[in-house]
Amino acid sequence: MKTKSNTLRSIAEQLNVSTATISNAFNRPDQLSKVKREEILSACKELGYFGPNKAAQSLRRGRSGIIALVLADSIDYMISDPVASSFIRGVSEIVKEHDSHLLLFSGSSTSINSVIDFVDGFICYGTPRNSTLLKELERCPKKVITVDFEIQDRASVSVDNYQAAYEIALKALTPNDSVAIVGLRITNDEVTTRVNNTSLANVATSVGYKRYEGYLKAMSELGIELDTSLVWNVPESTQEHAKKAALDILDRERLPNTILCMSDLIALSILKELLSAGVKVPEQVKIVGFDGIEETKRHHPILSTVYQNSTEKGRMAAHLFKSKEPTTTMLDYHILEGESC
Amino acid sequence: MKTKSNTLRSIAEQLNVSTATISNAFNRPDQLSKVKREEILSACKELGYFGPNKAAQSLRRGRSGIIALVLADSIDYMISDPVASSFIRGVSEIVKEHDSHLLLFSGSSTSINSVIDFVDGFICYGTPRNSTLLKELERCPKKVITVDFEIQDRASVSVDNYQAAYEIALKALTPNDSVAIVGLRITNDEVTTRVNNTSLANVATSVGYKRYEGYLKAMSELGIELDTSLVWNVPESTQEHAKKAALDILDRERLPNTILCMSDLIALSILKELLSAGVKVPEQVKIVGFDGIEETKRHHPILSTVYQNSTEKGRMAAHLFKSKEPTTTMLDYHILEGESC
DNA sequence: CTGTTAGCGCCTTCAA
DNA sequence: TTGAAGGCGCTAACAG
Repeated sequence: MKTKSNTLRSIAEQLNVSTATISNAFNRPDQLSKVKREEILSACKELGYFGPNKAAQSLRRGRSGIIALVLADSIDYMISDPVASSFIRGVSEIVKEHDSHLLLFSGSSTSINSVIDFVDGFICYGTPRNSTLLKELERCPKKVITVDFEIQDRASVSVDNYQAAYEIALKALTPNDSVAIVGLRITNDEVTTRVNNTSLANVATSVGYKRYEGYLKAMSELGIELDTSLVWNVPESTQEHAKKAALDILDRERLPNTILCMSDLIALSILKELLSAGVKVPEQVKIVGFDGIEETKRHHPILSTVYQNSTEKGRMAAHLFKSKEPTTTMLDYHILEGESC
Repeated sequence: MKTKSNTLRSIAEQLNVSTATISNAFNRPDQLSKVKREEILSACKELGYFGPNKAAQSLRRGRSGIIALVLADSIDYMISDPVASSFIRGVSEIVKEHDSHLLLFSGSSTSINSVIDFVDGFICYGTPRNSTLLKELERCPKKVITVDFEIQDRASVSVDNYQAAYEIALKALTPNDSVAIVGLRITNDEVTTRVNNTSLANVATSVGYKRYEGYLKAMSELGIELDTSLVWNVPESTQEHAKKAALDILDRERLPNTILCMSDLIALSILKELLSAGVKVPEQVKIVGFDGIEETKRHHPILSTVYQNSTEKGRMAAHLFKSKEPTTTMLDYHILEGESC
C-alpha cells in the first residue's frame, strides 16, 4: 500500500523509461510511437496516475487553461442578475468546448494580482466597480477582453447602448411628455438616490451613462427638457433597490408620464409599484425597460424594452478570448414592442 | 527599461537581502521587524513587484485558495437557475471573506482531474450528472463538501427533502384526489418524458428521488394510489422543459386535480399553461412547487411551495469547507401557503 | 532576526 | 526515439 502520490518521476522509474517519455505520452503524441504511447498511458491508468500535475505544469508553461471572469460587481450580486447569468452562460458554453475553466472574480476586489498568476487572462463584464482594477487591466501582460466598455488596445464586445437607448426613448416619447429616468449605476452611490449632474462625471465610460446620453438625445430631438429632479440612480438591478425610486416617484404631486428605466428588473419593479398604487400603465404612465429578459413576457402589461442577446455576447467574448487576433465586435439589438408604452 | 518580470529572487538581489526575507515580508510578518517589513514592502511596490508568484506558491505549498464549485449539471444550465444562483451567492459571500476564489466546474465534465491540482477542494451542489465524478470524489485526497446528497465520510449540508415533500403533499392533497407528479431529474433522460418505475432505480440518492418518496408517503397515508401514467420527468428546471409535461397533462381526457411539482419554475410553467387553457387554479387543479423562489410571489395565484434558504445553504457549505472539522448539517425549510392549493 | 539550501513536479532543450 | 539536466518561482527548515 503506497501512501505517497504518484509523480511523473516516480511513474517513469516504475516503468523504466525517462520522465520525458511519460511527459511526451501525455502532451506530445508525435514524440513517440503509437504503440509505446498506448502502453504507457494504460500503465499509468493502472498505477492510478492521471497525468502531469496541473499546478506544476502551469508554473512551468505559464498557462493554466483557467480564465478569470471579472464581473462588474460582487459575485453574490451579479450571479443573481438574469442578464449577467445569460452572459456567463454564453461564456461557459464556449469555455467548455476548449476544455478551459472559469474563475469567478469580483469587480470590487482589491487587485487582480491575487489571481493573475493562476489564469491565462481576463474577460471583463462591465466596468469593474473598483477603478484600480481598470488600471491594472490596462498594464496586464495577459490577455484581456472587455465587454460593454473599452480599454485602450484591448478587444471588446458590446452593443450600441447609446443608440439603443435613443431608439427606445424615441419610441416611448411624444413632445410635451414629462420624463423620469431611473438609471443603473450612473453614479457610484451604493443606495438609490436622486442624481445631480456633477455626480455623473466619473462614470462617463459606463454602460449606464451611454444609455443616459441616448435618452437625452431623444428628448432633445423632441424638445423635451430634462427635469433633473426626476433622475434616479439605482446601484443594483434589483426589485428592492428600484422600489425606492418607484416610491419617490409616487410621492410627487404630479407624476411624470414616462419612465425610462435602464434595466428590465428596474422597470418591472416600478411597474409593480405603480399598478399597486392604482396607476394605469401605459394610460397614465408609460414605462420602458432595457435588456429584454425572459421574465418581462410573463407580466402584464408586457414591458416594452430593448432586447440584447446576452448569451451570444458571452459566446462572442469567449471566442474573442480564444482567438489569435481578437477584434472588437458590435452586437445587434432590437426593440421589443410591448404594451407598456 | 527592463522587459523581464520581477521574481522574488531578482527583487532580493536588488534590495540586497535574501529571498527568504522578501518571502517573509509578504507571508510571515512575525519573522522580521515591522520597520524592515514596511521598508521592503514599499520598495517592492516601487519596483512593481506585487508579491510572490501564485502559481509557484501553489506548487510549493500545495494549496491555492481556489475552491471548485461542482454544479450538478453543465454550468450554462445551472447558472440561469434561480435556486442554484442563490446557492452560489451564499458560497461566494463566504469565499470572499476568506480571500479565496471560486472555480466553476460542471457536473457533466469527464473528470475532476483536470482541476484537482489547482484547487484546495470541492463543494458539490447536487449529485453530479456524470457518475464517474462521484467515484473520483470519494477517493479524492482533498477536501470535499457535498450539498443535498451524501458521500461516505464527507460532510454535507442539505434540507430534508423527503420530509418537506411529504409535508407539502399532505397540505395539498385530500383523499380521492387524482395526482400528477412532475419530477425534476428523477431519471437520467435528457428530454421531458413520462416515467416508468424501472428507470428510477439508478438515481435513488438524488434530491428528486427523495422528494418523490415524500410525495408517495403522503399519498399512501391518504389512501391515494399512484397512477404511473401521471408521472413525468423534467431534465432541467426550465419553462420550456416543463411546458411539455403541461401539454401532456392538458391532452388527457380527464385532468388530474393535483399536480405536485419538484421546482417552482416547473410549477410556474405548468400554472401558466393551465391558465392559458382556461383551467381554474386551484378550483379545478391544485398545483404546488418546491424551493420558494422570489418570482413565485409575483404571480397569481401565488404558488404554494416549500421554502428553503438556498443562500444560507451556500454560506453553510462554504463555512463547512473552511472549518477544521466540518460536520454534516441539516437546514430548515418551511411551507409557504400560497393560493394554488 | 537573517541567509542558505533543498526541493515542490514538471517541461524542454540538447546530446546520444 | 530516449535520457540527463537546468530551471519555472517559491517556501520551509535549519543554521547562524
